[in-house]
Amino acid sequence: MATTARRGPYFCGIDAAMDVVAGKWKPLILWELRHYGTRRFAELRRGLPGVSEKMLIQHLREMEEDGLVHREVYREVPPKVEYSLTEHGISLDAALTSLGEWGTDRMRRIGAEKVSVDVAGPVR
Amino acid sequence: MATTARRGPYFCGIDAAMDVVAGKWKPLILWELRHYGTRRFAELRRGLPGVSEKMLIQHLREMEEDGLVHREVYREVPPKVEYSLTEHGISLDAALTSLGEWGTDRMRRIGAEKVSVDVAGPVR
DNA sequence: AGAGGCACTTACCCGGAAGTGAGTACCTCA
DNA sequence: TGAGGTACTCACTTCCGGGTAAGTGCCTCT
Repeated sequence: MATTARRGPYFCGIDAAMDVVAGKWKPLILWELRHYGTRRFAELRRGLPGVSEKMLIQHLREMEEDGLVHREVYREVPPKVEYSLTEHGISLDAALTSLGEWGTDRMRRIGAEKVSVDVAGPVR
Repeated sequence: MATTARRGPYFCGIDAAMDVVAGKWKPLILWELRHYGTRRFAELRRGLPGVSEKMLIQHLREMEEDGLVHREVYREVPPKVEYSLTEHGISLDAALTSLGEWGTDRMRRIGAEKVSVDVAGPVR
């Protein structure tokens, strides 16, 4: 499969955690799911401006495999799939908050631009 | 140059922090420097089994550029360069501890192997 | 004299992560 | 009727992080 291991061996815990969040969109997916509780595929796609469908699916599948997200399929007429965080996903998100704060500080320090993630308008 | 931006724009703080620790050896370098306070190039090389000199230098240069490590050159007869963490490097390392704990938990959960970082033996 | 340590630099190559774009089966709404 | 939404899959390409290997200038040890 396209699923590349993510099973170590690792040097330390940070390694093991980084392996699981490595991927351009994974922290954002975590943030979205944490923020909204549960989201559908198309909602996530709209929430992550610039993500390709292929990448989004691939990341979601890997995160499901890693036990971070839960995937609930509703066999309805317009197909409906809901994604949410598992217990492990929630604790990972919590473990990331201090890193997030450090990053926010850094953005302020270097005066980095922030991508606007507003619900409405297309970016650029 | 080989230095690839690392200046955003970012979606959020986690992005900004991940950008700076992205790189196979950066968390380990952080750990080494944090643990020993100050380390020479060859000491780091020996401490990170499997790292190539090119990668080690490249990572150190980027981390210096990002204000995480301090590079002190002693113009002596056998050249001597000492690396240490800056204030920002120390705070980043601190922000990573909770993530490290999460990763350690995960390693226990999935029963991942741990690379032995003993001074002596070559690993496999 | 030659081996070896120190702190690098340079050139080249490879694999995998990520992007692009199209196709699918079914349904709803204007 | 056809445009668009839903949740995908598949094939192809590009890019770049990381590995390999060699060279450099200077010194010390045997």
